[in-house]
Amino acid sequence: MGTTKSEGFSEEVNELALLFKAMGHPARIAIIQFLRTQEKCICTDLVNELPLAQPTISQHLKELKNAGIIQGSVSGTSICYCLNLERLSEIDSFMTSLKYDQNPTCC
Amino acid sequence: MGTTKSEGFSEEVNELALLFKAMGHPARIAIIQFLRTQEKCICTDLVNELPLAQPTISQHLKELKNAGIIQGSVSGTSICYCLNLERLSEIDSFMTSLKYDQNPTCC
DNA sequence: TTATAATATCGTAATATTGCAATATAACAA
DNA sequence: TTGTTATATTGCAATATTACGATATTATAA
Repeated sequence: MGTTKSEGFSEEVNELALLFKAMGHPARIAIIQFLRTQEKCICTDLVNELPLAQPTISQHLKELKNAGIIQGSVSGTSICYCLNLERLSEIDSFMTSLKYDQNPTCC
Repeated sequence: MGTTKSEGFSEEVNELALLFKAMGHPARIAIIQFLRTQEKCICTDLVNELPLAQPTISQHLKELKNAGIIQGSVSGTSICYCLNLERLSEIDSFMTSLKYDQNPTCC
């Protein structure tokens, strides 16, 4: 195996899992944090900022983009990335749903 | 490689990444959802609820426990699991921090 | 004690992820 | 055109994850 089983889970569950998974790496968390604090979101900066080689960072950016967490638009030779807060808010919704009801008094 | 590089990232970033990573699997999202809706958090139910074999579920429960997302206490032959909302709230804090400032107007 | 029920652990095969050097591509500058 | 700069892609090697059958373990029931 090694493959994640997705049949038998709801679409919603699978989507959420992909979203969380995409954030489950230090480089990707760092990229997200960086994109928040930067005025501009030009991105060679990341290569100087993170302890990883350029191809590795490019790979992580791609994963974040695939997950819909960031968006990039070409701007000359460089690419301008920024957060997709709408997509990120799906995490908020899920987290909120966990507190909806009273949690059982066990443990 | 295959190993995630954690040196060079802050403790906070590494911690967050582990937390998100622990949630990045459909079975684990489903477990979390299930624990919220159940009155009791007895857990053979999960074996009937999820499309996975018992050892696999046990493995996922272990990962959630290691990440501090759930807690389990022995109750006879069975084990009572429940969510650790305090730990989960660290995700909320991070998500909130992303909206702190105005995001750059690019893309 | 012996069985049963609930959960955990071991071992292993299949697959995925991570990181990077080398190389490609694409846009601009000289 | 030739460089140069910014980013992406390819092709690995190393390691991690996932899933599960088989087998422990542990607590209660008969």
